[in-house]
Amino acid sequence: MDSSSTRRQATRQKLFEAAVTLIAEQGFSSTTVDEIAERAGVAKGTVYYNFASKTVLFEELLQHGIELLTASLQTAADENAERGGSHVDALDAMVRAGLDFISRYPSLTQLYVAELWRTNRAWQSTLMMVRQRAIAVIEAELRAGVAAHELSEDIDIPLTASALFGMVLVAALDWQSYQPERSLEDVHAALSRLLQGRVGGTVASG
Amino acid sequence: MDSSSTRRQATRQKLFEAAVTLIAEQGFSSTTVDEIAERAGVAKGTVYYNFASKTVLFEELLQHGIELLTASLQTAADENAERGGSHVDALDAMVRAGLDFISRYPSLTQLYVAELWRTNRAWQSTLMMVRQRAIAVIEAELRAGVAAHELSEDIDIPLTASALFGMVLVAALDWQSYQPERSLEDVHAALSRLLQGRVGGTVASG
DNA sequence: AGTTTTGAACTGACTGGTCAGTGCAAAACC
DNA sequence: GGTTTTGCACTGACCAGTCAGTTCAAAACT
Repeated sequence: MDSSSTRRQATRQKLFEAAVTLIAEQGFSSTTVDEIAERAGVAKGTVYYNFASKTVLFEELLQHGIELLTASLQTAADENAERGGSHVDALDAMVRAGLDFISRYPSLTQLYVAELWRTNRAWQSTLMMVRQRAIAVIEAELRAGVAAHELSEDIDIPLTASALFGMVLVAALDWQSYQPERSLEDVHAALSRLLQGRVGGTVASG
Repeated sequence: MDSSSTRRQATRQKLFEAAVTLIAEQGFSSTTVDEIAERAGVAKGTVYYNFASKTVLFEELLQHGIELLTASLQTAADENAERGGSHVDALDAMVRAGLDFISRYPSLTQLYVAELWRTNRAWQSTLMMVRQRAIAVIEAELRAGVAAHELSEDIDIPLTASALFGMVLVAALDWQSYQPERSLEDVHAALSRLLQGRVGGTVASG
């Protein structure tokens, strides 16, 4: 039982890996099940033995992605707490965790972005969950920061959270696509500066 | 040709409008030519009389989008120059122009985002052009701001530019999708605050 | 021990439907 | 009178999903 489900598990993993790259590159509809099967080194029938349909395969792939992201953010939060860091530090740590995640799973990220604002899709609710989880963590940290007087009371929590989310997302994707030679540290430093108001902030000497 | 093309122009416009919404909702491959024709209130043959293929229709649609965005940003830049605003003001004006654009053409934006980081697509170069134009304007303003000592010398121009771009993009799309009741002013104010370092920076007097 | 049975996992040829693109004569337009 | 649009039938490629058949390791049996 256990040994045979291990085999199945391995097959599903191969299919996920094949699907994520192909769909990130070509989109859901232009990726064929035959392609996925071929890339995974498996017969087409196996895809349908393991997943009810192409759509279900994709939905489960997205779900699987949530686990990874959640784990990633959770780890970052825990580690910052252990260090006894401030709330701004926590935001910074989350930026870094986000960058880490995106550089580890670029295809997955790319695929989320491509689908995230589409309407009328079967998997829309799944996607909203992902976004909601990420945004909620940021919002919580912003709220805590305001409560601790580390951050201005005037900020609009939800809008700021989604702006920060977007900042990391787009900067990271651009980094991967157009300046892959830059180090993660460079990108992180640039975003940190922006986050901490050292770009358009109080530098001006009048 | 040009003189007698009024009717044709109108048909093409209708097709663009039909295509942009459908493709934003469903993606390129799952949108059929029949659907586009029907939504535009036009016969299928007309689509092929006006465009060589479905792909060409889409590419020309993207090109058309560039014109709109460029005009939008240009206007914002010109108006800020007329007012004699600072470079930070210019960035702020561009944020606003970006938000205006996105709220005027949400489908177009959505569609760009969905395709922007995909690799191996026929229209990738077209998309890179759009991105490049938008980013270049931001970068130029950042550089000018640094030169005028309005902005810190330490900032990483390309990374900061793409982070700002992403900030506006994602905040605007989230606004449209999840909080459409908010006013453009709210969104603009939140982004301004972030841009001017009044979120995580030293808390300035309001 | 060796032999047989079982069943989960996998295979790949096949089917039925969908859709981009064609062809063209007639109508509508300007 | 040239340009543009219409309507519709048609083709051929492509593709999601099916299903009868194969594989093989472990269990059951002798």
